[in-house]
Amino acid sequence: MAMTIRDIAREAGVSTATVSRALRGLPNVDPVTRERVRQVAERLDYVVSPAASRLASGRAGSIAVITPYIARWYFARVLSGIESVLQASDLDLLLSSVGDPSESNHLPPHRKLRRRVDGFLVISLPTDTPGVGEIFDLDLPVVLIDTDRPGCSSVGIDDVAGSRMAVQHLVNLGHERIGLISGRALPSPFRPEENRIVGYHETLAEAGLAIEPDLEACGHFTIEGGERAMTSLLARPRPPTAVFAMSDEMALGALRSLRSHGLEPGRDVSVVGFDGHEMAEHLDLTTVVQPVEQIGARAARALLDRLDSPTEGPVHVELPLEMVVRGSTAPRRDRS
Amino acid sequence: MAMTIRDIAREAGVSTATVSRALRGLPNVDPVTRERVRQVAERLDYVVSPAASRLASGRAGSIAVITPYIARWYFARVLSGIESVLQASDLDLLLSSVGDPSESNHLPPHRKLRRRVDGFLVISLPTDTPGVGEIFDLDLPVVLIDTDRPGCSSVGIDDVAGSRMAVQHLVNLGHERIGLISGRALPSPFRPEENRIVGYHETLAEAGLAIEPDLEACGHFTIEGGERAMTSLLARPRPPTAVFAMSDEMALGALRSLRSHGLEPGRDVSVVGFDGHEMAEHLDLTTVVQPVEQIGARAARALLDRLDSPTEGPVHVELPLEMVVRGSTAPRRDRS
DNA sequence: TTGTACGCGTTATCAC
DNA sequence: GTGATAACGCGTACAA
Repeated sequence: MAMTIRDIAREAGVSTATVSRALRGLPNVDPVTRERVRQVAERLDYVVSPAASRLASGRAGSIAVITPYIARWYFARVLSGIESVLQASDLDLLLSSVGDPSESNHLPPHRKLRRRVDGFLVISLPTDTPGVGEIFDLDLPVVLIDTDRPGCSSVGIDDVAGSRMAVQHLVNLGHERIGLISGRALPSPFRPEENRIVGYHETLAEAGLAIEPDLEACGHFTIEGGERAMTSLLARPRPPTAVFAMSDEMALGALRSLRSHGLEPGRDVSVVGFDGHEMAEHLDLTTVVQPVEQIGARAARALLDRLDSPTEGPVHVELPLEMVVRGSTAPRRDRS
Repeated sequence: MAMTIRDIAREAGVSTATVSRALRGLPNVDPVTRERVRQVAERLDYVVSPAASRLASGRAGSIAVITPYIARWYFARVLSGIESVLQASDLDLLLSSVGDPSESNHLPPHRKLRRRVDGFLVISLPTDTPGVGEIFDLDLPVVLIDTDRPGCSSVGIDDVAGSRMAVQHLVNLGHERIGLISGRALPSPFRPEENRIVGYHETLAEAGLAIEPDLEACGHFTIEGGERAMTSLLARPRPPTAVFAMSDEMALGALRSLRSHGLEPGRDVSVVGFDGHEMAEHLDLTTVVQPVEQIGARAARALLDRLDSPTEGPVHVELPLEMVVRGSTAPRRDRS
């Protein structure tokens, strides 16, 4: 039924070895022979059997992307960036989502991927997550996104710096009671979450402002979580006049909470987000923009490089952040 | 280095054939033998070589998901639904995004996937898209999402009905000039787009309302596109008092346009969206909710069923829609 | 119920 | 530059 390399060899009047070399662009093939083989393969609509090729070569021909989520804004975008790079390579992209490591539905990716990939791209997951830690025992190249580990390549942003930009902006506007909407109660399994909290605390401290647990609330990275968090902050004895939300989605929830309390974002309470969600632009949210798709693309490229030249050492890429100031932040005014 | 089936056979004191049968759960294996083999495999940390297994069995062990986009709200969610089902199977999920078929960056998936998958899941793409049409020549099971084709399984919603729900709602509220924010100028490559337009036209006609090109604008399925479309509609000689946007993201853009013109959604101009985006809830947008993740999950399940029993005929799944009425729609009031 | 032996379609190592 | 040919690791008739 399907063509085999022997069919091509026979038809082109050469050996299977030559067909293999010619089609893969290996050296030591007469240009004329190579072209003839190419023509025949084309004419007979031949494509190599990946299974046979992989068995013989020992390479899996695929890389795995391991992510906690697929549909969430950030992860979908990183994935898209990864795919855009892998598309042009000859590797298959195997997708595996494992859920939040702190949730009960979390399931380890490790077993399913054994012997079927040449490398891993891990998004956000801590390296000691069950099922993820074992990946490093496989002796395959791994590129980490949003976290790092000795001897392992990594791509990400400077979360501490980004968080500092956001909070410093509020400080500069004269705010003295600056709240935080974080993801969950510490310790978080996710590195960016911890680092953004660090940036928040550091900046407050340097500005001579007190760090009060009463200024912090958890928003679980969702819109409604952010809304609840803001509502909770507003209900406290001495509510903040400004808030840094660790993600745009939580910040958008916070905006909504403000409005439903008759408060206007910016004028009454300033809000800064983090991400660069499209919705931020349309809801006039000040935010720290990270180049999400690029994060994925750079990580994928780093992995490809590593597969091409396995002797190279690990690479660490840090992508730049940009603060976009919009109407949700304004100088502090005492509320009447 | 890595264990082979022979190592297990030797260690368990049986033949490789028995190991193969035992590990795959085939019948005609003594329970005691099977258990012993399992133990040995477990102890030696053995996993079959997918390449060898695939070569010998002729099965590719993977399915491909072909989608125009990865990061967009709808597609990311469908993909997530697909992955949740495939996760539990023993098939690999190969991801391939091809871009909008009407854009120049579109690239055909066909070649890259030859011989490496057992079936296809195609999201939204028209079956005559370059590179997609050829898939059907491969004689592999295909499940189509958001479109259909004779002899091929499909999963989706009734876009005409959904569109009718939305527009009828506006008619019932007394609106007579009902605008449409569509994706692009017809003909569209996407079936849902065409069907939603049909539903819009049909409902208008049945209500005895005129169909005016002047009431329609393109929003390209993005927030800002929706905003521009609404702005354009407002600038026309006789602007609509209500608008049906074919996606929530476009509807959200429309809301923003209204506000920036000093108009209040609902009170001044009613807006209905389509999708069930989280943001719709938080911006009080009336919308037609579709079960997006379920669409992906059902499609994946349909494909798995088809792989299990290839003799079964095609299946057609139509998932239910739900209209959620919120504050963005209200009875028509003549503007002062 | 179990074992033997061949075939799956390449790649890679030699010789030539 | 090219051709034989031995792996690669498993599935599966067929025989026992």
